[in-house]
Amino acid sequence: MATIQDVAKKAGVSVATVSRVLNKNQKVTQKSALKVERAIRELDYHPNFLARDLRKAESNRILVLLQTISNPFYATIVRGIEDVARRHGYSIMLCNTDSDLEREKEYLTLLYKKMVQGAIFLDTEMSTEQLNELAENNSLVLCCEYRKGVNVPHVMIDNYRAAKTIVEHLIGFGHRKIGLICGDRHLESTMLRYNGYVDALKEHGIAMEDNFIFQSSESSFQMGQRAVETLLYKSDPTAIFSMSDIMAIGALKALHKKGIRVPDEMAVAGFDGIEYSAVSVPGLTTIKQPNYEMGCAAMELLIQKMHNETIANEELIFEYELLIRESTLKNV
Amino acid sequence: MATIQDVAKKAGVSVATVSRVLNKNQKVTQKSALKVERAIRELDYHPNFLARDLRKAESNRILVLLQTISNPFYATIVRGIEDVARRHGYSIMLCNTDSDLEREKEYLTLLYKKMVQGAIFLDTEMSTEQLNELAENNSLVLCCEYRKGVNVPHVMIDNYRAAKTIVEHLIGFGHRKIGLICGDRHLESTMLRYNGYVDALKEHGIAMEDNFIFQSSESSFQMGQRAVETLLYKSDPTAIFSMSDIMAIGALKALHKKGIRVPDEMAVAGFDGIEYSAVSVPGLTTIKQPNYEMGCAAMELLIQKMHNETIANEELIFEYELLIRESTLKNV
DNA sequence: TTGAAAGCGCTAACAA
DNA sequence: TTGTTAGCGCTTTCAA
Repeated sequence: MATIQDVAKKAGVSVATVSRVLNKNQKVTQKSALKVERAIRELDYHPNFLARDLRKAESNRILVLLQTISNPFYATIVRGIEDVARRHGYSIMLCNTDSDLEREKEYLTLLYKKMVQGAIFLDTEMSTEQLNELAENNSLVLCCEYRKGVNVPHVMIDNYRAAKTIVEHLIGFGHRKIGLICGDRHLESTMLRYNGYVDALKEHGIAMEDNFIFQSSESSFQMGQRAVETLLYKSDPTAIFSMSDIMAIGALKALHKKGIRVPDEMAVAGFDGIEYSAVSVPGLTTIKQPNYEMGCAAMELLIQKMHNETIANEELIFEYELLIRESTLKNV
Repeated sequence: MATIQDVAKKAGVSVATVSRVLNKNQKVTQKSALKVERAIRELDYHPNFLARDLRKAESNRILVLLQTISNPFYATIVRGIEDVARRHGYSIMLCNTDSDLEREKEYLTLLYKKMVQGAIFLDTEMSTEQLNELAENNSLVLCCEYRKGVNVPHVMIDNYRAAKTIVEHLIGFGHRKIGLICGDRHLESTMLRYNGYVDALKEHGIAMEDNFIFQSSESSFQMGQRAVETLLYKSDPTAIFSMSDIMAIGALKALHKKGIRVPDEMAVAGFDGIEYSAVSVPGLTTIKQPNYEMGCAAMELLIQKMHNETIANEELIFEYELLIRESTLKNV
């Protein structure tokens, strides 16, 4: 494996000159440059980035923490993060935390170990205090999942308003018995959506009943299916609002198995706007979050943070979209 | 940021002793060890891994190349890779290549740059020659996507036999006009599945017709939908075999839109066994690949390779499973 | 514009 | 068992 020394020798210049050619930031005569470039080609030389990063005390690498890449909601966000990262010469390390605090912390040691320069959280198990402490010495950004009191730049939609919007959409079709498939209550987004649901009901004079709520901290097809079993057992909704598309799709499946027609006998609405919501049978009404754009914005915030630039707005709120599909469109 | 020097000073020992404590591989008196550990705690010291990796000429990091994490088929494989990697002290860098050769090569420079010690390909755009050349100086493993003539350890199922199995399943239900949604023909797995389809027909005395084949190099819901449009336009199949679940699910959607009942008017079979296939409406008959186990095996192979151990078997063939669900079960 | 040399933080060979 | 020291491959300061 050729080193910068080998290149210098072969080109008949000093290592400093080779380094200058490599980094294209200082004056080098064209003649030297050509000699160096030729030597690089002939030796098939590649700089050792461990050495470079050590010397420059930077890594151009960032950490992206998410619960699991299996969740299609994250895939598009990551795509956005990655595109911006690449454009700025950063590469990303994607890490599944499995919602395990220990695992999350293990990955975060990469910050101290200088393997990465910053981190984007798509979700986190850490407490507000832990996050704030970590943020003191490190560049962090939260994407889609913010918690009040956390002093970290973040990107998100107005979860409260979005949930209210979609529940009002259901109410607009005459539904007054609306079941809720509720997500992990440790997540602020869940609580905001919950409040949106509650307030929509309240403002339309509908009493809220616990029987109409199914709670699951894990968002999976299975839980969506179980939600339907439970909700139908303990109540008699005519519509269901699920806080994630994944669970909504599980619900559609369970309803189909039971022979309950959607939307005629039961309307179903989701949240997130994953790709699959467009091809489920029936198509799923949902709130589309602008994942890609949010991912891009998160990475841009992180770059500013890592460069110690002042961030004009630490809270970026994106617009969502209500996608109306067959799952709520009753044939009147 | 504390360094090993600071710890040595604080503990009143040499940096070598600190290093020994850190790496727990050499004799250190308990007394020294305690002093060092205390200093580490007090200074909140974390070793700089850039320095360590440079010095040891190793990184304990590997590259995982895939087309896109959006593809749920990959998610489970990655989980397997990651679990084994973690167990052995490796971390992984997940990279979306977008099936772009340039992008793939860019990531692969991380091997030369010494940022990673090995790579697992879930797919690749490189030629056989390019792969073989890269394999000369680097530790590589292919997972699920192997090409004849490539001199690299690999893990896969018997794609030929699996495709034949599922097509015979369709034939068993009396289908003789079986449409094919064919994947990217640059992939060996596609060609093997194609041969399985062809031979199944042949052995049952069914003539193969090009009209019954839809070709797409991109596996997406959209393409699955378009496949149905096209196949129904130019032929009259009673069953469709899709080489990926993703496209099969798109096909289910298109059939539903057209009011064609599955499986009564059209049977549909997929391939891969992604989670969605269990909750689509109707449930999708498919070939389940043991993704998680294959991911684990791929990582284990890579570790052996990186440790220069001799690999007993460079080709690991895993068993698949035919999952029979509603999409092919005609109500006789 | 160039080169010599220091040093990033660590590990490991060698000597004590 | 411990300490001294060279050196991993690079960038950058300083002097020429």
